[in-house]
Parts: sequence; C-alpha cells; structure tokens
Amino acid sequence: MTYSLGVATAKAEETRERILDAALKLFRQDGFDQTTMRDIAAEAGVATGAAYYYFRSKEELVMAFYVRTNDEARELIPAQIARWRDLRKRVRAIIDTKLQQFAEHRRLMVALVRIGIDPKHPLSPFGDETKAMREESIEFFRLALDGSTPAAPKDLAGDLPRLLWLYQMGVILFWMFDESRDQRRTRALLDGTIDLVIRLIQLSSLPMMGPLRKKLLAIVRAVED
Amino acid sequence: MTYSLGVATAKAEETRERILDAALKLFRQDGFDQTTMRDIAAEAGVATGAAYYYFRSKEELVMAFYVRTNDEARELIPAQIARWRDLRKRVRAIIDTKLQQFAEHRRLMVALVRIGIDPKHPLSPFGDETKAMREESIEFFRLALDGSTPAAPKDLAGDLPRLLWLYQMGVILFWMFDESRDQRRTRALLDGTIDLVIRLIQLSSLPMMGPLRKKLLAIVRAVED
DNA sequence: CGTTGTTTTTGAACAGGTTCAAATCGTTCG
DNA sequence: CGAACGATTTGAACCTGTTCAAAAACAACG
Repeated sequence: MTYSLGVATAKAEETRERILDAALKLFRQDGFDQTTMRDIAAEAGVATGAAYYYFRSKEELVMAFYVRTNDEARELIPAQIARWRDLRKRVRAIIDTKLQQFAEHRRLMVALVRIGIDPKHPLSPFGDETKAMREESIEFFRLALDGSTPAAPKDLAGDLPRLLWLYQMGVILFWMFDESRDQRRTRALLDGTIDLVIRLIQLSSLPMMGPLRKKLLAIVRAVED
Repeated sequence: MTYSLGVATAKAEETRERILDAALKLFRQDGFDQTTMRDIAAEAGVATGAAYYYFRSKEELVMAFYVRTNDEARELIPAQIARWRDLRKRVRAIIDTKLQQFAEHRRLMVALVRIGIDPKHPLSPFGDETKAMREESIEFFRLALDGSTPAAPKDLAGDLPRLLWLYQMGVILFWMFDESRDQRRTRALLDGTIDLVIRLIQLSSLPMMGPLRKKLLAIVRAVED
C-alpha cells in the first residue's frame, strides 16, 4: 500500500523522503522531462542508483506524490463531506479538494497519465496495483451519496460512486491540460457539469426513465470488466 | 501535409518508404517498445541516422502510418457514406472503416496516444500540427449528416460533426485497449451507444429540450478552445 | 570484540533514442 | 570534364533511464 521498496529502517525511510522531496522540487522547478534521475540523486545527495533502490522508475516518483495526496485525502475529504448534505456541494468539495492537492504539481501529473492510460501498465489508475487506492477514492463518493439530498435512487447505489469517480477523473484530466489563467476553464466546466450530473441522477429516478436507465447501466457494466 | 522531412528526390522517397515499411513490420512483429531504431535501420538497410533524416522521432513513424490510413480514408469513407441514408449506418460505417484500417496495428496506436494525450505535443490529435487531418476527419461526419435520416437539427449542424468525431475518438481509444477476442467488447459498446447517440440527436430536436440543449452546447463550446 | 547476514549505498556499465559533423552522392553549370 | 552546391547517408558520440556487482554500513549473535 505504501509502495516502499526497500525501506526497513528509519534512516532508510528518511533517505527515501529526501529523494522524493528532491524529485518534487526539481520537477516543479524544471518539469518532469527536463529533470534527470542524476539531477535528482545529486539534489538528494545520494548516488544515482539509490533512487532506484526506493523507486522502480522515474514515474514512480510521481506516483509516490500521488500516494501522498491520497493519504492526506483520507482526512481531508470526509471532513469536507460532513459540512453539507447537499450532494452537489459534496461532490464539488471532493473534486475541489483533489485539485487543490494537485495544484502545486499540476503539469507533473501528465507524466502519470502518459503511462497510466494503458491499463496494462502497473501504475495505471485502472490497473491491479492501484486498486486499493482507487477503491478508497470511490468510497468517498459513496460517503457523499450517503444521506444526501437529493438521495440517489436505490438501484444506482452500486454504480453511482464509480460513475462519479469517473467523472472526477475526467475533470482532473481536463484540468491538467487547462492552461487558462487559474484554470478557470475547468471551473467553468465544473460549474456547468456538476449541475447536469446531479440533475441527471434525479431524472433517472423518474419511472419513465426505467428502460433508458437499464440500457445505460447495461452498457456501463459491459464496458467495465 | 504529407509530413515529409527531407524528401526531394524519387530515390529519397523510396528510402523513406523502405524505412517506414521496415518499422511497421518490426512494430507488428515485436511491438513498439521492443523495436529499436537500430533494428529498424538495419531492417531497412540504412544507417541509424537515416531514420532521423526522414522522421523526427520513433513516434513519428507511427504517425506516418496514421497519415497513410488517412490518405486511404479519403477514398474509402465517402464511398461508404454513399451506400446509405440512414445516419446510424453511416456513422457506424465510418467508425468500422477506421477500425479496420488500424486493425493490423491495433496496439501500435497506443504509442501515439501516450504522447498525443498532451495537446502540447506536436503529434497530438488535438494540436496544431494535425489540424488539417483532424478537420478532414470531422468533415466525414458532416458528410454523413448531410441529407441523412434522421436529419440533424439545424442549429446543431455546426457542432455535431465535431461531437461525433469525439465519439469516434473515444471508441477507438477503447478499442485499442480492448483485449477481448476480436475486440467484441468494442462491438458491443458500438451496438449499444450508436443507438443512444442517434436517439439523443433526435431527442434534442424536441422543443422542450431547448434550454437543456443550449446549456450543453454552451458547455461544449466553453470546453473547446 | 569479531563474525556473519542483511540492508543500504555506490558508481560503473548498459541500452536505446537522438544528434551531429563529416563523407558520399547527384545534379547543374561553365 | 571538373567545380560547386544541395540532398542524402553514415556512424560515432551524446544523453538519460535503468541495471547490477561490489562496497559500505549496520545489526545480531557468539
């Protein structure tokens, strides 16, 4: 879960942190592609090989950052959810929190997407190795739906968290490449679509929507494994 | 348009083709990552540097394949469209044709996606350099909508081709990673969603949908540049 | 303390994408 | 023909991610 390759002692843990911090500093300063593993090792004051003792690849350094934010989210997000009952606000709060966490390293996440888009890659957000984190993230949306207004239709309870998570992933993807000032385009997208998403959930409760909803769910389930 | 770096003579054009063919042969045989530029050059009977005289990068070899299919599509797709008036069938024919063209090198396209997902990358399907090809692909959908049944609502005529193109890109993306036998999952996705897409277009013609449609279009337009 | 086994660290070596200066080829012109 | 010039081709060199065998540091044990 903590993706620690060779950490057995406290000093090792410290070295690992030092390498990760050096990497993040340089990534932020010069960008992912411009930063070499030799740079990172030098900045951390270790030999080149040391980085590979703790991280399997350059991308795994980015993944380690991602894991770090996930650890933080475990505290942050439930607290946010507890502040409202309104589903719209809850979902918005989850996504806003995520974006805030990534903000400092926005462009960095591209490195993760590049390899992660292939579900076969170990670091893919859709793959096996990241399953625990993924499920945890999905769980937040289950929590948000729990006792919210509007309430989610019962028979969607199983799929809705996953669907909202997918929506979140889409927004984050858009945001990573959003070069508008302060990423206001993403804000606009959020403002426009959250409303739509919630409205859609409500609409789908209407009896007349039964067949359509069934069809959609069938497709969604067929698409997922 | 033809992405030819240094081709001025007929012999050069021939060398270029030889390198591209060698590359495609090896990519198909051993996969993109397993094939080295040195392999490709050797297979083509030229020095390593020669490949870089004609192609700016390893990925550009894949792009050259993509361009090739696009050149073919210019003949194939209008012929397909002319076979029906039914919009569903026309759209399906466009997408099926594309998939058929890529079929032989399905996994190869992943290499293009990896870098192309970043709109900043020169080879991105969303970037400047590929604009001509992109517009051409979108044009096919305009052609498909032209005089089709059902007819598209007038005020959607401007955006619909681009939206259908996006839908196509999504399907192709899914297909690239679809490891089910004969990619039947993708077929299932197509069977399920084409219907939905066409139905949605029809629905949006209903007067009651006015406000919703406006809202959706506003979002779509805000998201695009 | 010395021995032994494990964890951590080192830096050289390797691999493959890419660059580049120099050589070769081909064409044009006097 | 021979000089001049651009187009093409070469292969060595460069850069950077990654691997690996050996050294160093450390812990446990007698």
